[in-house]
Amino acid sequence: MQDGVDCKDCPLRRLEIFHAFSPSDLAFMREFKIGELRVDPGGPILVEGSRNPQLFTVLAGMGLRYKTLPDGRRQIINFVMPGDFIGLQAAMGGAMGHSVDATTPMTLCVFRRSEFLDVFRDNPSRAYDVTWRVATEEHFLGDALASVGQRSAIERVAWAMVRLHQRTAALGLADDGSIPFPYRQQDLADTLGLSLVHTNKTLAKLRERNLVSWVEGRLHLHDLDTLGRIAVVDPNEEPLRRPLI
Amino acid sequence: MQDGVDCKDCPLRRLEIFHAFSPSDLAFMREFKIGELRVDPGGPILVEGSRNPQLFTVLAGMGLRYKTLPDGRRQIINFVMPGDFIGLQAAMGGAMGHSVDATTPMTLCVFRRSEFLDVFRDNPSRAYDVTWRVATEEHFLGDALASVGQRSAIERVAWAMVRLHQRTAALGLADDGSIPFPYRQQDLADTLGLSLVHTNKTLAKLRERNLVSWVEGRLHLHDLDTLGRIAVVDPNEEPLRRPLI
DNA sequence: CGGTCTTTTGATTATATTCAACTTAAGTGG
DNA sequence: CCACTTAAGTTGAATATAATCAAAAGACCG
Repeated sequence: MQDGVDCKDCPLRRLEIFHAFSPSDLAFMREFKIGELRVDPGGPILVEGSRNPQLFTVLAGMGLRYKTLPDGRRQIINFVMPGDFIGLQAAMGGAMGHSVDATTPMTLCVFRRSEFLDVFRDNPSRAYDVTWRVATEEHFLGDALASVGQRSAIERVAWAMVRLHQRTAALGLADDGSIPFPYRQQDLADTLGLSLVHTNKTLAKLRERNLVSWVEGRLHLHDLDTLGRIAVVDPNEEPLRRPLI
Repeated sequence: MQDGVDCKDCPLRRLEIFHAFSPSDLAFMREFKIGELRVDPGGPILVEGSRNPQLFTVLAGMGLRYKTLPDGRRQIINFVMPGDFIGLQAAMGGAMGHSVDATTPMTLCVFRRSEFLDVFRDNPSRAYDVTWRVATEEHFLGDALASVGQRSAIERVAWAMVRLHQRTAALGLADDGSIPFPYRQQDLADTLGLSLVHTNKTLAKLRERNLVSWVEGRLHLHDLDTLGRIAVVDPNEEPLRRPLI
């Protein structure tokens, strides 16, 4: 470890959503982490097609993960939040399939990528965790695909809000139904496969029904049950506890 | 190994798209494989929500991987083909996030799932391969999401055909522009987030332009360049060689 | 043959996009 | 301090795209 937060003091470790670190996990992480990177809002973290094998975990801040079609259209794959692990594709020798940008100031833990392959040899349980995280991310993408493919505009917007609430609440970022949302309507539109105008009008409908309000970069969700019903999501699912990498 | 094809004779091994097996890989796979499963067309292989930790590789035949919304709408996540590795989520202790059904007679290699965790301890390079496969699948899902979210109906249909051609050609299943397509139009519709009727009319447009024909469960792609241009896909990408698991 | 499933087609309706204009809010530089 | 610019959100109107509805034609099977 060079600079930044010592893994033993990592604020993410305290969250229930993450598995407890064993002493050996902790020792490993301290060895694996080589520093921190700060990125300003709007700044790029990883770019699609690049083969720069950089591995990060988000320590603080939020961002966007997105793909761009050859003609410039953009599909947002996911919102990026603390605890997210990014850069795996490039670390495994491939080209990044998507870009990641910051939308708030972000702090990233930077890992020793040269030894990434060695993780599999030296620390099987960490390797298992990495695989688990990727499999879980794949699961989420399947869910997102089902949304964009099958849900109507209002269902999609409600779905995004319910999911965002689940994620931010697990990170302790939700205050009484209010969650951080440092994005533009265009970002939400590109997430859900809707036009900007239609996204705006759909948000207005939810606002008129007193289900959500959006002020100063935070979303206030006034009636999660109703949102969940609109979104056609199974209300019984709870966020999975997961390994922190 | 109990019955079925001995891994050393596995027909998939001969394909260029898959990495060569080292003798130790081969020994490992022979140990890891415990048998084969045959499934009839229409039969279920894995069901969403189940926690039955079964691990398979597709040896022959094709199928569908899909999610179902609580109200019954269906989103197809991907077409399943020989060499595909399925059941990982359940093998890692989670619930399946999707179902898998056969659409042709299928033969699956069944793996010793009880020892899946041990793979990470005993065979790091296989573990790495598993992770690589999942990361690649995630990459594909991002691509699919971008299609459903950003492309028009005709672009989506063309996109599906180009991708299908890439996949089947890599498996040696494409004959002179003709590829197996053991699905219904409803399946294509549920893949692309379109209604059945609109999918049918969009296919008719491509047929009228002499770009595709669809007879007896095979798609004939008469002009891949034009299809690629319609699909807005980067023509320079080639399928990645990948580990066989 | 009758029945079921799939594909096809036309007509109608709904949903979402595009276009265009206007409002705020937040810089920037004279 | 104030014009000027730029980015983001909002709104209405026109248009396009896709969904829905309905019916018929093939295909396949017992």
